[in-house]
Amino acid sequence: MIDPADLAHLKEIPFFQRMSDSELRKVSALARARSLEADEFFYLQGDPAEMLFLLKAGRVKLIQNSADGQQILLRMIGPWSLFAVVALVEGAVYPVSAQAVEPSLALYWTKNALMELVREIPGLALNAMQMMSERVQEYQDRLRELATERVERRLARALLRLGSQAGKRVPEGILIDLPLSRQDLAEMTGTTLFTVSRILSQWEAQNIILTGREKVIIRFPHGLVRIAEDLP
Amino acid sequence: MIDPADLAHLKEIPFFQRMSDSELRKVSALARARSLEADEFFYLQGDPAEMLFLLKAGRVKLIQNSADGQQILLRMIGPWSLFAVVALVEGAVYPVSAQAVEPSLALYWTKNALMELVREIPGLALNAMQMMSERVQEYQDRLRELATERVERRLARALLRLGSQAGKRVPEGILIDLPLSRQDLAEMTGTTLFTVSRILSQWEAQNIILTGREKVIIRFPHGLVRIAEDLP
DNA sequence: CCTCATTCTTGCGCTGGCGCAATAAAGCGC
DNA sequence: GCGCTTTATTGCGCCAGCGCAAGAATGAGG
Repeated sequence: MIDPADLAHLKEIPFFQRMSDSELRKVSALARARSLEADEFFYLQGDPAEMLFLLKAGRVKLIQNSADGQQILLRMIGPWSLFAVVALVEGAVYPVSAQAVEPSLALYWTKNALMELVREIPGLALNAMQMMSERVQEYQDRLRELATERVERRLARALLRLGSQAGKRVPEGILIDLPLSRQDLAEMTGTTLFTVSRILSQWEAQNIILTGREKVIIRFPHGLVRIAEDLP
Repeated sequence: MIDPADLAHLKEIPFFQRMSDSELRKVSALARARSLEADEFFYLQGDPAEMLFLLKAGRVKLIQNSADGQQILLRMIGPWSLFAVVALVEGAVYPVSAQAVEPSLALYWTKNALMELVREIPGLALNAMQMMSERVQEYQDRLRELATERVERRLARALLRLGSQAGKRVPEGILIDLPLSRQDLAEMTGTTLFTVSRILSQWEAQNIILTGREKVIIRFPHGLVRIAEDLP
């Protein structure tokens, strides 16, 4: 189900680290593929966590909703990133929803396949643990940032992170290569689209960035770094 | 190193779930103990993560610091809770500091012991993953709360959580049984000690709680629930 | 090319919460 | 019991950021 060219990619992913070729073949034999149009969901928050996904192409938003309809954007997934690692846990439900923001293609493994893999590949559970532990640390950092820093800093950091994950060199600078509305940025940084719009306008006036409809181009990363690090 | 009476406790802990008696004996044979006075640290943020702890008695704060000295209080650990699960991950450093808030006694396993246990007890890595995945979910929830809810709600929720973790029935209501300053509450909810003090004073006037120096007693949990749930 | 929906901008008023400072209360050590 | 340190309270001024509303820009689809 995975074409051989993909195997090389698989080897780069932390989750599949330190696996023999025969183990990797086993992994790829059990994979299935699913493709989604923009705005469709791979899964919804609260669904039983029955599949682990590996994005091959496209972009996916991980969104968390509260009971009263508020939502935040926890993470943007790009190609060759794994998501829904929680599917490895017995009886879990997805804690977030995963929505394609552009046409996307993902490989996935079902719960049954995963249980088989975990049984036969001893290192897999440890690799998964490592991924989760990185996630825990990231969220701890973000909690501290959200609790102690102002919007400008958080927004600067968010743009820098997006730039390094989804940045694409264009003549004017680094384009964040995904449809990214002010509302999205607000939900990533814990503020409102109005505040995001105001701050971006200000940065545009200072020539740090260049904006458009659902588009941000970073002209001078240093400018953002200075704001993110709270330098003079 | 673990006295037999403790074995019963061990069996209740998710991390040691589904283990045979011989496996549990193995676990307890490799445990060591460490006791700390109030305010001492089990470990500091940034130290190589070389031990996994199980608190037997006392209370421990998990604190995260930023480069510029800001800090937040991520979690209060009580007896028979495991902390520093990150020690299971290759090459990790502690992402937080762990400070005893009262005289405390903990069992611990060194990196070597853990590697031996993981090798010999197949389910251990899966159990650890489960713990981490719960942690990830908790932090995702808290990120959303911090991003979208006001201080009052977050504070009410924090008190309710503390009440259920460390609550002790006293004549006047439920005492949160640990030294808990306004500053601590501020660091848990992402606000300032001034705001916490003002809100607690207000709640005290409404007879929802009863406060003292480093002390909170919940008189009418329902009052807090109403605030936490944002009801009329 | 025109329409229409969506996204973005910006002015305005407002307020939740911050931060300081002064004071009070509580507990600890001797 | 008396200082002294630590913790908590509260008044006051202030401002970062919110939220609405009106209008402008953008792009998609016929």
